[in-house]
Amino acid sequence: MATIAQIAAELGLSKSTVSRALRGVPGIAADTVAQVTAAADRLGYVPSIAAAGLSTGRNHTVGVVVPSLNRWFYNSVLTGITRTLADTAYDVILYDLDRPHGGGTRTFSRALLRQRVDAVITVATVFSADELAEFAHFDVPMIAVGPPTAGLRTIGIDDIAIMSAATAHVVELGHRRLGLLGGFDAETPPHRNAIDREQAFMRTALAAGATVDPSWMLAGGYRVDSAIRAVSELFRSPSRPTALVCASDDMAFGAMYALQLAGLRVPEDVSVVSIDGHEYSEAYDLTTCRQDPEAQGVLAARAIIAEVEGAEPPSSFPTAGFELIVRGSTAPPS
Amino acid sequence: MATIAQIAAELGLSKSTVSRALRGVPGIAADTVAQVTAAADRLGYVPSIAAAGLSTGRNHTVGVVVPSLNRWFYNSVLTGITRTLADTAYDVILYDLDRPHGGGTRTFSRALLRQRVDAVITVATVFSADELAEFAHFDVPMIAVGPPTAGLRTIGIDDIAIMSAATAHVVELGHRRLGLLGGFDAETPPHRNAIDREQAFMRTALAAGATVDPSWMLAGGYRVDSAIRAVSELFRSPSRPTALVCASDDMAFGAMYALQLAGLRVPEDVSVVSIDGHEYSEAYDLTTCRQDPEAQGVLAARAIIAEVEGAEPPSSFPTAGFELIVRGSTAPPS
DNA sequence: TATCGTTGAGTTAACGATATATCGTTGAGT
DNA sequence: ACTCAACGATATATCGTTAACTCAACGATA
Repeated sequence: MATIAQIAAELGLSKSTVSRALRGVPGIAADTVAQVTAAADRLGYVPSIAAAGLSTGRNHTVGVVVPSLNRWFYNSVLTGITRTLADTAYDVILYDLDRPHGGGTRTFSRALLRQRVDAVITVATVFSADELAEFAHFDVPMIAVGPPTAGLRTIGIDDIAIMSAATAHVVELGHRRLGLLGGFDAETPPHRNAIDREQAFMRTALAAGATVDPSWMLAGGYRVDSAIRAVSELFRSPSRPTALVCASDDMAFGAMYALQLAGLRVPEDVSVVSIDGHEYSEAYDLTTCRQDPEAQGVLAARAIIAEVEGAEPPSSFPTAGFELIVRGSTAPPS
Repeated sequence: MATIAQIAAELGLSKSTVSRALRGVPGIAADTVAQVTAAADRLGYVPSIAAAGLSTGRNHTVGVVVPSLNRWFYNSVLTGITRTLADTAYDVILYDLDRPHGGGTRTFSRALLRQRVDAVITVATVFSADELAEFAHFDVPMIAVGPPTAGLRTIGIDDIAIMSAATAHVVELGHRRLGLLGGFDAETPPHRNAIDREQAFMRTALAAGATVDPSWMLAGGYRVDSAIRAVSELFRSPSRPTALVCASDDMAFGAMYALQLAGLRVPEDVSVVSIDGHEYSEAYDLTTCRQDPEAQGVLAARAIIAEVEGAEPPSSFPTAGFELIVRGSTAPPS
């Protein structure tokens, strides 16, 4: 618990000299700097971020808001952020919105954000109009990873485009009976991207003259277990699609398991295509449109740090890309 | 950006009176308190944690160290911690050790931990002897969630007991040809719990007079994809176990998929039993020994906060429990 | 009436760093 | 010989809050 004052006393220097030497501010003799750093090392000096923050107004923290931690996408973005920030002087303060009984108060507006963090990155978080209005008063930079939202600068993929590409793939293979395993949840209101992906699916399917029975539109809630249940139920019925388009790889994994369980073979009986590029998708031999959420996290982290350090903030970011990876889970209908 | 001084000036009071009124320190007239809180509300006052921290030495943050974010166990513990801390005045600073190319420098000892956080919770992190030695010098309380480690207070299950219970279950069903899908990783050195679970498996199996062919000991690395690959390979061979014991539910999910793919039925051809109690295990109809990592996180968070607030620190914690949930993935051998 | 404890509030000094303004030396330029 | 800039370092005020004292007023008690 050595302070800058102790180092100064030890060396017969003033506090300011020590402070500037440690920060690498120009205008200090090289050997003085060497002495100071040596003394700091010897005394085990660790700067007090609280004290520095009080003086500079910088806390050297970035607040990251996630809807929950147990979804691959949120997770991957967060990993990208932590990895990027680990190489900087900034720490991550984690705000997990996941609450047992359907959402807590989510007042990250008042006590949470102001004064505590230098910047905020939100991940796929849906905001109310009130919340968005509050954000306008924030004096800290903010970037949202996720679908485009009015009033926010966002980083993310084009949900319409990626789902259109996934659907187009099975259409081009010749499938005309298409099912959708969507991100809807029976309980909670649908997210923007779940809606976008459904619309893109419908539009692409109908444009190709495909059949989409309403009973083939499944609510998977971006969860493996819901996917298993929904797909198991659907394929008990005699009226079945020949291809299943999934809004996430996680749901596709559940779907493929449920199909095997029902005695149906992938892709001979049912083709499965999906969105994400999950690290497990290769082992499942799953055809998927790969996006890179970790890269989106890295991008968001870099941009927000640059902005905190005074760089000119861009007014928007280019749409993140994706890539169709064709594997063994899709084939022409038999 | 109203300060305590502005409120004081506004009301003709002193800074200390305002400070004490806001903190609820006794010795302030009730109507004075009311006036102060009203003024604070009106001016949009938000306390500066940096300034308070500088004065008190408290940062109101808890550092949480995780090996990575994309494993169910780490995730669940972290969720338990964030949920618990969300109701307190403490924030979570996240230290994710996951690095692209096999581990960064991990110097959370120096700049990372000291001065920045009031307490530390580590999740299933393996420490070197040097690191453990450094921890002794920490002046902040520390709790590790994970297997018992010398020199650390730990919260966790008994790995030996839980794996013994899982193995005993299939033994009692009559299985004598047992395979293990363990947590080993082909690349990285094995974790303590992977070793413990393997030993418990072997001991229980051999004590029951079961056969364990060395080729039935699979390295699943606690990952779904590795599990799929390992199990697919094993069951191509003519010499097969009748029951597969998995060191985690995630690996069991992969195993069940691979078994279906190989044309083998669960449990008719192969029984599968596992450890974890993952939220998806019900949909997979997987027999598993349920532990509760989220509860472990909650426990750790509560204990560490109590300690930070001055409570007497317990020298150890009771071992977390588990419970065998028998579902449809296990049956007597046919 | 003198004393005392209690209550409610104010004064003042940290906490550990940074920012601004300043100061003495030295060397170069005219 | 004199001015002036550059250099290296210092003194001091400041950031917003808390903690340790101090103090005045009041009613109760001896």
